[in-house]
This record gives sequence, C-alpha cells and structure tokens, in this order.
Amino acid sequence: MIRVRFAPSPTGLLHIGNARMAVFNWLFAKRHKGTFILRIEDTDVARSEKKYITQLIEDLHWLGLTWQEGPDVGGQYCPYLQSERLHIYNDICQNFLKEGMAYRCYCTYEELEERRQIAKLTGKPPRYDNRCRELTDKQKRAFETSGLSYTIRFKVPDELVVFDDLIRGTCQFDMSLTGDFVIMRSDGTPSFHFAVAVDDTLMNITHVIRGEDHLSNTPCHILLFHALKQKPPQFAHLSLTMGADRALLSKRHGAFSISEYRRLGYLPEGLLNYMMLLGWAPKDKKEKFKVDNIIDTFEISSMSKSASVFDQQKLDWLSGQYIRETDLDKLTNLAIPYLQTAGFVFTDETKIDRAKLKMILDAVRSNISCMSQIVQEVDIFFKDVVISENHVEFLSSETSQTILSTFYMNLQKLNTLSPDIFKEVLKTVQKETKVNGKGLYMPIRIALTGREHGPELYSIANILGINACKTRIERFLLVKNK
RNA sequence: GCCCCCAUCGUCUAGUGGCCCAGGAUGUCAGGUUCUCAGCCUGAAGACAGGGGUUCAAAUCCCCUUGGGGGUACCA
Repeated sequence: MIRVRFAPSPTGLLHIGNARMAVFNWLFAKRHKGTFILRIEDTDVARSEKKYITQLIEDLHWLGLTWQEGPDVGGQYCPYLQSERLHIYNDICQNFLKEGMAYRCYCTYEELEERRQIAKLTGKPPRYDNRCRELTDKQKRAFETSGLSYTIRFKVPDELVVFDDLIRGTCQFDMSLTGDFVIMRSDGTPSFHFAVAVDDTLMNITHVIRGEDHLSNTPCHILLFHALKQKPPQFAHLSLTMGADRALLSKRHGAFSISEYRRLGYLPEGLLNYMMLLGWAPKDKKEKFKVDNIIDTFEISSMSKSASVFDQQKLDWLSGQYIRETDLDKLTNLAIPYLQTAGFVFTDETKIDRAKLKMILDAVRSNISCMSQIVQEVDIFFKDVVISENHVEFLSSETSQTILSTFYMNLQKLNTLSPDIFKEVLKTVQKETKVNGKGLYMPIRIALTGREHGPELYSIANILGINACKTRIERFLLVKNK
C-alpha cells in the first residue's frame, strides 16, 4: 500500500509552490490507489500559527484535494500535528543518546554563528566542526554543572550515501563533508530533519514527494532512517516554481497565495489544472483536462527536472476557458458575492432577478478570467448611462440622429425584444438609412451604454429589455431638439 | 568557498540516437468573424546556452565552460 504525505509548516499562507507539491502527492496517491496524508510540521514554535493551519486546510479543500489521514480527519497514526508528538521525538532521541548515535552539544548559538563567520572569511566550509562529539567525561560534567543548555546532534558517519530519486535518478553525497546536525533543539523540540524521519518512519510513508530544495537534505534523512532501523522510503524531488523575477515562489510573493486567487474568483478547477501543467504535460497534448481523465496516465518519473516560471497570463487563459464552460447557474452563484459587494445586486438573494443575471453572465463571461473581473464588465446594466462630452457631440451629428430616430421608430412598433428580433430591427434600420457597419452600430451602442466597448449589442439590448432601450435612446433624441 | 540539482521558442512543455532544417500550448503580430473590446477561426514570427568528443547519424550519450536554482541554521 502506497502512502504519501504533504507536510507543510503553518508559517504563512499556502502559496502556489507548496500547493503544487500537495497536488502531485495527491495525484500520485490517486494514481496508485494509495493513501494521502496531511501532516502539519509546526515544530518551529516561533513562526507557526494556528490560524494558518485552518487556512491551509480550507485552501486545500477549496482546490478539491482530499486526504484520508490528517489533523482534521484523524487516522490510525494520530496525532498529525508535530507539536503534539513531542514526547515521541524525545523518547527516540533518548534512545539515540543511549546507543551512542547522538550526543549533547553545549555550543551556544552565538559561538556557532561566530565560527561560521570566521570559516566563511577564511574560505573554509562553514559547517559544525563536531567538537562536542569527543568531549571528555570531565568536560561533560563541567558543562552539566554549569547549567548550560544544550542541543542534541546526530553523529554523521563518514560515508557515501547513494539513493535513487524517482525523478532525478541516482544521487550521491559524500557525508564526510557534512557536520553533525542538530536533531533536538535546546528547548526540547525536534529539528525538521529529525521530525521528518521519525514521522515518515512511524507513519509508514512509502514515497516522499517534495520540492527539490530538500534534495540536499535527503542524505541526512536517509542516515536517520538507518538509525531508526527503517528502510528509507522512495524519494521524488519535484522541480520548484519561480516567479517572473526568477526567484522562488515564497511567502514573500504574497500575491501567489491560494487564498488570494480564491478571493479574486479564479475557479479552483482551473487553478488546479494550471498547477499540474508546471513540470508535467499530458500525453495527448490537451492542456485543459479533468483530473479524473489523466490519473491513469500520470507517471511521476516523467516529470520535469528543471524549475519553472509561473505564468500568470497562461493561468488567465486557462481560467477563462473554465469560466466559458462552467454551468451558467453555477457561474451566476459565483458572481453574486462580487456583485453584492459592488452594490449592483441586492444583499437579500431572494430579491435578485436571477434570470436577468444569467443573461448578463452569459454576455460577459468570455471577457473575464476570474470572477472578480465581472464587476467592471457589468456596470452598464446596473448604472445610469453617463455620456461624455465627445459622445454627446457624436450622437448629435446628422447621421447619428438619423440612425437613432430610425432605430427608435422601429422599436416603437415592438413590445418585446430578443437577440433575433434585435438583429432584424438593425437590418431594417440599415436598409432605411443605407448606413452599415460601425456607422450603424456605434451610435446605438453609445446611446445604450455610454461606451465604445462592451459585449455584443444584441445581447445588451436583450438584457436591457425594450423599455430601457427606448428610454435610453429617447434621451438622445431630445439632444437634437435643444 | 564547498556540495548537489538543472539547462529546447519570452513562458509552460513534447522529444529517451535516425520519424526533428524540432511538435503543441500560452503570449506577441497579421487577417477573418457585416460595431467595439473580448472570444472564436486562420496564418506568421519565435528555441535545442557555448565548446569539445563518441557515432554512419546527436536536441537526445560523455566531458569542459557558462548560466540558473538549491543546500551548507538550535527555518522548514
């Protein structure tokens, strides 16, 4: 049974880069009918916050990801919050100490920092020199009685660690170049390396799928797995995602958070689809797809090895594709909150004219790539028309007036309007005035909307309805008589 | 500094030695859609980082250089 985990630290909002790791873990689990686990790595007490855990879970759910084990759903390897597993790490660490695989280090943070600086300046590797490894009993006693706090370090053996990465192939690291690393901080919390190895062991994780930034950490983890007498899991290190500035996506890029995209009204299916396009490509070259349709073809080994740049324009295109295909009712529901905030629509949903709203959505959906953009597209349907000086002048011209009055007269013969009827009316106006193209459409468009741009005229007229159309035209017929 | 990973159009990618004077998508530009913006359709421009090998044959294998990214923390 395959078991994978997504293990974020709740130190900020979930961004595209991290979320993508979750997505591929989830996809891998689905592909192999395995278990997807959510584990929260909140051992960094200073930076972790509860609110981020809630937010994280919400964002992941919004994207459509589900997990079989996690802090919110439980599972047989409880708890899934590392902060609640402290006693476990401590017990295992005591064992390491007893077996001589780890030792206490009394170096202070300041001392270490100073040595690192000196090493850097003299061109030497800035790593820990393992000095507390060989402390004499006398020295140990002296440190003990002085009450100095200590960390616990793992004895890194001088060996070559070799492993096969599912994406990168064989990787090897010479561990004689690595200093003994901390597994327990002086405050009794485990370091990331230790917590990861312990939890992956205890939770029977079979495949560790994570970012390439962890590739260099992997040999340390493998050593720890050996110490835990556990066969290391399979590793797959995915390429990372960068912003347009070619710097890694991080909390610094606040705009790339999942909740921000959600707030802007991107459809989760579209975002999910786009994230999968980063580092992976569907065999059939159809870049817009339903996850269910690609699961069987997904091979993690075929994922890209190189980092990719997040392309907002392509996301917008893809998201727009989804908006064009989404069920109109559903789309209308998604639009309502934005229209309410903009004051275009009643707060009391029962008062909303849904039929009209649906027509509006249908008319403007191809102009937007996320739902928040709806607001700037629909004001012509909700606000009074404001005409600029230039437009008044334009509408007052001889030809414009001919068009408007002819159009108006034809409207007078009608009781209702539909896209088809509107097209017929325009044909008639064209015949009667001998004006066509821009000359014909522009006066009507401007009189009706006050703008030169907008959706198709026939759908505007249809949405406005015959009476509003008449009223809006009438106002500019009066201009002529003044 | 040292260690590790990576390198195809601006961007995401296909390509696993001959099917590739490199395919798709996005973006850009042009034309079409009897109005505009958008959409849609059609078309165009646009890449194997450089240098050495190996081979009858290299985008594909090897080496070097260059470039990018990561690690080297009592962050994860």
